[in-house]
Amino acid sequence: MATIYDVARMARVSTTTVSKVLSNTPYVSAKTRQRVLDAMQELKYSPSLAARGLSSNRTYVIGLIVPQASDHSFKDPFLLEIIQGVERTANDSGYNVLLSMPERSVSQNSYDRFLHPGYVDGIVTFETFEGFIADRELAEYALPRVSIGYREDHQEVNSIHSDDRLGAYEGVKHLLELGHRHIGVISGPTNFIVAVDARLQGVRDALTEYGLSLDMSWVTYGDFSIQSGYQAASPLLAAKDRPTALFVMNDRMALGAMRRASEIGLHVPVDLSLVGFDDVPLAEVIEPPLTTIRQFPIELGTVATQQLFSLINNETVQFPSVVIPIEFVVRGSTACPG
Amino acid sequence: MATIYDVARMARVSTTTVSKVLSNTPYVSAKTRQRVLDAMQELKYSPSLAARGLSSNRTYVIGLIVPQASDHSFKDPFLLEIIQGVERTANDSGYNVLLSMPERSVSQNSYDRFLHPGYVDGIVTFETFEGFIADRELAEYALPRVSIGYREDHQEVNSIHSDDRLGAYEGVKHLLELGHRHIGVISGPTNFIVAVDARLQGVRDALTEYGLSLDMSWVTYGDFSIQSGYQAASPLLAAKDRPTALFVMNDRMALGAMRRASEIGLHVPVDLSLVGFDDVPLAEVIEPPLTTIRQFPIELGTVATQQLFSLINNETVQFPSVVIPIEFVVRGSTACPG
DNA sequence: CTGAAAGCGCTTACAG
DNA sequence: CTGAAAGCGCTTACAG
Repeated sequence: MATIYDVARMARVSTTTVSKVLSNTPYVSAKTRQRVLDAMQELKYSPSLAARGLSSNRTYVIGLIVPQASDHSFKDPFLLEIIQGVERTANDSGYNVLLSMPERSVSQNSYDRFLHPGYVDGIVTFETFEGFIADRELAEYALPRVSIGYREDHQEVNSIHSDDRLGAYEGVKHLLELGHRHIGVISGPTNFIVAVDARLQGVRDALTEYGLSLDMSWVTYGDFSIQSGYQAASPLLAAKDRPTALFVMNDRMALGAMRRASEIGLHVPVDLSLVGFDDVPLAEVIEPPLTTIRQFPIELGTVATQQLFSLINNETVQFPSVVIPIEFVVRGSTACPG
Repeated sequence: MATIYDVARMARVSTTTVSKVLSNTPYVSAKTRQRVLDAMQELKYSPSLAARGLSSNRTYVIGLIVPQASDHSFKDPFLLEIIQGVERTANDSGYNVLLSMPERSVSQNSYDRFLHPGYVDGIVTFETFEGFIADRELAEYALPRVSIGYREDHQEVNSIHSDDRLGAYEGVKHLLELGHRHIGVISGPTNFIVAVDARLQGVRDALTEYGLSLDMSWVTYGDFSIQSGYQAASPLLAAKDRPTALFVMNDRMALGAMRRASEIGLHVPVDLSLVGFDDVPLAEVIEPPLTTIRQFPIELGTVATQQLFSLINNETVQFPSVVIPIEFVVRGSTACPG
């Protein structure tokens, strides 16, 4: 492999000069620059990031930490799209992405390596379960960092999330407009930082507009898996005065609920309206197609990464939390009650 | 951040000695080793990988290249599980994973950076579409590499894949045993290296055992998306002597086919038997639950990474291609014809 | 079992 | 606009 010395020799300049054209410094004459460029091409030179990282304290690598958590929750395509967004954006800026998917049960050692200065220039974390990512330890290293999802401390800085409150609000308002007054909720786990609180708030906001309040005995909980949706739907649908509609905090649980409904002879949407969240590809293919709130995970990843770069480049030290719009998608799983 | 010098000073030894305990060299006295260990802990020392990489030509990073290809094909949880397998295995060996998800349309520049020696110690590639990963350029750098999926050149070295032939064979044999003689096939795209050829061969093998041969006019093609399964099923199900069973090369297309069947009034499995491939989480939740061939993507990632480490450590130069068993799962979407 | 010293391939003040 | 030289934090023969 060619080194900077080889390039310097061939272009008849010093390594300092090569380094300067490498970093696009303006103070290099056009002809010198061209000679260096030619030599680099000729030699198929590409700089050693290890050497560069060692001397400049810049690695051109960012870390991406996505908790692996339970098998169920994270087979979601959602996560893959976030990763895609981060990866693509990083590449566009000449950065590489180091991926860590720590398991929940394991100590945070799996991403300790990331934290060493000179190893990554910053990190994007996907916040999910409370207490999962060791904020304190991360803070200690003062690495630039942005979170996708809500910060544990609800600190509204350097984090990106979907407009979960609005999504839930629109979903429930839609049900109310259709005439539903008995609305049940299948929630995600309460220790799941991503969105659960915000969505519950959205539900309350919509109900309040109609002079109603949220009856917590009509809220059941799942872990975002299809199975858990099935289970969480059972008690709700078995009640004597069962809800005529269900707001479910992700599409996969909504599928489980739909399955349960059909099992006990309830037809969606005639006997039961169903609103999901996420808009996974399957949502529009099932029968009936699911009314749901679309999120934009690629954009979450993209924006998070862009913000990280502005932190890294000291363009800003912190920024207010960014909210990515959602889109309410009406399909066939909702209708007037009865 | 503490450096190796700080540790050396505190432990009253040379940096050479610190380096030796770092690499677990046996020739260090127990008490010296302990002093060094104590100092490292006291100082919260963790070695700079950049420096280590520069001097040793070992980076403790492996590259993982997974083509992004079409949006449809790769929202599969399958891909995420492969990544998980690679990541976990790498971490267990103290390695980090650099992820690249090049887009198909873009030149291979996005992973060029990987190829620089001293940047990664080896790479795992996920082979999908023909010609997508520039083998020649990779070969030039002579980086240790293992492929998940089939190599373009069908070279049976340093690659890992599921037993696709056997999976297809079992699926079709199951249909034959049930009495089906008119069996259609919904195939993946033919330029998709992963498995399509092998699965087609499995179909032929099963048919041959029953004295039948594959009628290519009963083979249609999709791109692994739900929608494409729906479309590919249409002509097959519209034929006057329509097949009584369909072998579909992934579950998502099988879902699309199921949707199409129900649309034109065919009941699964009474009027049409359906066999999928992959066993995605949804397969057992839909109605009827899908008979399918389970793959083990985490294991694909795990084994690939283990093999890569044995290449990196020069334990072997190449190994014969490894085949990961599949598991045939009979559920409710298959029955006797008529 | 331990250490002095060179070297990995860059970048960065600094001088000219 | 260009270059000599120090330094980033490790590892690795080599000597003892």
